[in-house]
Amino acid sequence: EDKDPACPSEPCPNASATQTFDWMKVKRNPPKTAKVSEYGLLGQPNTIRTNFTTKQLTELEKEFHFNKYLTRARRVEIAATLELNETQVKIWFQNRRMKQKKREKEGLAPAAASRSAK
Amino acid sequence: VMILRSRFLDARRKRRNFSKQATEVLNEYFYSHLSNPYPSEEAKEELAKKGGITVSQVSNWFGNKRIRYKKNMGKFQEEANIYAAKTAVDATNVVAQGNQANSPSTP
DNA sequence: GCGCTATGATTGATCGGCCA
DNA sequence: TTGGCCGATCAATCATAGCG
Repeated sequence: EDKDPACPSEPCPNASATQTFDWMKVKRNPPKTAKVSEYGLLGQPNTIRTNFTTKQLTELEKEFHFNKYLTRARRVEIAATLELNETQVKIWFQNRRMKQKKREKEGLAPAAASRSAK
Repeated sequence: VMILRSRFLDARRKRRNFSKQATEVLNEYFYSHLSNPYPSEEAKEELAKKGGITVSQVSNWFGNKRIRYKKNMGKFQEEANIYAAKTAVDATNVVAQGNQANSPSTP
């Protein structure tokens, strides 16, 4: 498991076989979004991607337009209101800011291209 | 939960497969840098220009390519051989070898 | 037309680096 | 030392394109 040769249990008949590089073994730790406490029964800690509801997204979006950055107090408030972790709210804002930046960048590139293009 | 996907707002998701040219350029880079298929921002810009797509699309392409490649390496062997032969430059020993002063890419 | 795979885009969350 | 942010990436999923 720690090592995975491209050709397990046998020498490759063909030397052209592609090898396995480190990036191919990269594994991300599962999300720690779990907060099972409420279910005495272990059930299934949500170790998976959370799906925000339309309502939550609407509120987050509204807040974002009001403020691109959150204060600790505001974050706690929103997290409580939307029933999310503070971390989830924090991450959402970070991702939202990146998305915003990306859009601005894409929105200007075409203009610059047509303008500078001779 | 149905989550009633905003099917209308996802209209921009109307994707268009990339041109043969773009796919060619992307695959050439990917397989000629298989040991480390992580193009720099500058490299992405060049690939985007050559392929006639945006930098974001280049990033998306590499992201999808890397994940899907490692998920099922066998499925890409054939493709790998095709592009491996097409491009002589191999970055395999670039890391293993302490080579110096001959980096083709921009610093 | 139908079903299945290939593929581009989206996004919640992780990783490493930087900084106050 | 600690926590938030940035930039890049991961990984799962969505929805469509393409092919038999």
